[in-house]
Amino acid sequence: MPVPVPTLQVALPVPLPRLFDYLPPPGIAAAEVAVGQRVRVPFGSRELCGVVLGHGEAAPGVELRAALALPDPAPLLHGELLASLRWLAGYLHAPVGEVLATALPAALRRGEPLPDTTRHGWVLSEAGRTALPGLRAGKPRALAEQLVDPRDEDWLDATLPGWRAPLRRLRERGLVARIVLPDAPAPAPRTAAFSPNPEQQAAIAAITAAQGFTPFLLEGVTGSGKTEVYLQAIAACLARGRQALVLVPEIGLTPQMLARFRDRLGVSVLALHSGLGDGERAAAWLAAARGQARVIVGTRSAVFVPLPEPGLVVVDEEHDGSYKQFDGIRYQARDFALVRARALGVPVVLGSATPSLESLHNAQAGRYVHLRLRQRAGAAQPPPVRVVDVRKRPLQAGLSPQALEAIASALAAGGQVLVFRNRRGYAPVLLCHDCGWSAHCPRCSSEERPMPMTVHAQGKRLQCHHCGYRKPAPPACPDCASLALQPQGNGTERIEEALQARFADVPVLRIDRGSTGHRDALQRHFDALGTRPGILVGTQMLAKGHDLPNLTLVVVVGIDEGLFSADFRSGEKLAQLLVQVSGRAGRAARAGEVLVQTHHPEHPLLQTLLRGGYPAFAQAELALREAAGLPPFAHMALLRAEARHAEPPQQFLQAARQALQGFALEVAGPLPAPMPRRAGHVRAQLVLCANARAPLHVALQAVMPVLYALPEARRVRWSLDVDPADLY
DNA sequence: AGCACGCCGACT
DNA sequence: GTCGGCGTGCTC
Repeated sequence: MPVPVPTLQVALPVPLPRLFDYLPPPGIAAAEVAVGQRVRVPFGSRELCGVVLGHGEAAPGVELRAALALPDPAPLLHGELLASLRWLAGYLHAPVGEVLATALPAALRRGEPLPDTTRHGWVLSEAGRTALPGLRAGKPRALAEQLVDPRDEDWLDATLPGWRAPLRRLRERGLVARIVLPDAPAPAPRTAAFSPNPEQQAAIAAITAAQGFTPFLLEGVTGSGKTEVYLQAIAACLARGRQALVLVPEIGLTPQMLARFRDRLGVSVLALHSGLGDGERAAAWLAAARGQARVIVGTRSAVFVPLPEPGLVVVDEEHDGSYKQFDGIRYQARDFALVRARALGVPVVLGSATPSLESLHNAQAGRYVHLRLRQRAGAAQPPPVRVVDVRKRPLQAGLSPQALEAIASALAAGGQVLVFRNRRGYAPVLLCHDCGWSAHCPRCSSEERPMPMTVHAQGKRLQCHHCGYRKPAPPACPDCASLALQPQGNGTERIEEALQARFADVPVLRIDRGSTGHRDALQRHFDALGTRPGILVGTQMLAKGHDLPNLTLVVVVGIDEGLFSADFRSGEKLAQLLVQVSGRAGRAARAGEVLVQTHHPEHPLLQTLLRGGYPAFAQAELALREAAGLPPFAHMALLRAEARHAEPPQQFLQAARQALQGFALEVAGPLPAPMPRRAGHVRAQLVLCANARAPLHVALQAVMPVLYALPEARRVRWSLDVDPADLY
């Protein structure tokens, strides 16, 4: 009588919506393997690292392969995090193996052994103590003086940047020793010299008094001191012996911001961002899992850190688009932070000066506690906003005479100017003035929809902003051989050039992807400028970031695309951008001013924003969304497909549409994606829209297995995006 | 997603 | 005569 064989059900990082059954590794019983443990398995001709998600039994006679090894003695994923990730896989209708792989740091996902998370510090050796009085003044001496007491490496990073070089010299002489520090540093929050205003006081009190899961929307105008509220709430959380997780947008995580947290909280703050190496990320994740890290500050993917002793979750700038992942597993970190806070039973604070309409809607529906900070710190006043009608005005590199005058007088008064333009490069199009030819990306253009290539490097180079393809600009028109090739329109490069020519006596700095590699470079730009009069020209990157106390004028150029874009969220994005950008001028000691150039000064979005500010805009926009049946009053999903040829995506989406018939949702498409061709691939999509979450979910639940099984699915790359950020 | 297998073009 | 293009199919 054959007996069923115990097996392990393993989630693997492959885009297949199922688990794989394995025999336990040789010499180990299936029952000894815990759910959540990593496991190395043979898979086809390769070897993968997966996560055990269950136990099963193989029918007698079924041939199964055996797992190879268990890298860890105990589960890496368990409890709340594992449960939340399984929930996320269900919500996104994504393979659980891929979700788990996305959540784990790369090194752990690949199956590498757990890194060491021992905290190290340095202290003077006996020889060092003896030698200290005789050391010459200089960096090594300054460091040695600090190392009379043991100092941990985080503390040194925060207090003595660049300490590693002098340390090497001390170590070569045997004057210092590396020591192992005890696990969790005793939190010693510094009593900060901070006196909250009544609104801040109320917000802090509400958050710290919250018992269990309580979502807060902290709506605070620029400069109202949201960060102080976070810091006080985190300090209270630390004092209760709990961990705090803080999510920040990609460009929000600056060394200055971390230093402020470290300084004010008096504990080491663990930073998780894209600049870390794989090993560092894994160590940071594990330090959180082991409870060593008490405050974790990170970008989108930090939402996946384990929190064994949770106390508080903060999502700063919750409206920011960088919380949505755009490839692979398309999760929304802000939304997942809420899910985790609920499961963890802790308060969660969503902070923004310009909350997303989703969050405002939730607050108005009573699902979030709405906290408001209306007062600006100090005497700072919100800057007046002036709309400049540029119709029939002569423009110089897109700048109106009024803008140029305002810039001149701001500079003359010793102030700094920020010119904001949402287009990189020199000019968006290269046009032949004689025959009308223009440069298009060969990989992204189609017959129906040519995609212009952006002119870069003062007209010498062409670049496609969608696929990255580059080539030198032709010397003459390829169609008619005319030399009358003209860059059309204005990007940041050309604006920079024009401003440099016009204001030759002040520095003009361009800040965009392309001129500015990463956040440290951005800070270096700001530092280089100091408080001297000067001009910053740039894109989105300038909307946030560091205080420019001497900034007195902000000029916003070229918003008209945003007023009339096809995407239903473009108005919200534009309003948020205008408010955020304007906020940068109001921090000056002296009054600032904001100039918005447009061909549509009467546009309702601008008028509402000017008259009633962001809250009025948000109310109006919510009413429009409700009338149009759009999020947050509807729930959407996007089914995308792409292939080298046009037919397979059409056929697949057509079949998907068939499969979706009979469910309570609206289906639009197959539509060509707004970028129908990209990098040589043809893309199309199906838009699914339901008036509630449940019917959408029910339909997808039923239809996803059908989609995987469609013969048409094999000829395309397809993906589902639940709650798409935009319809592109 | 990888990776292997399999059937048609330009090269040592 | 082969190397290699990517279409197709499979992974416990």
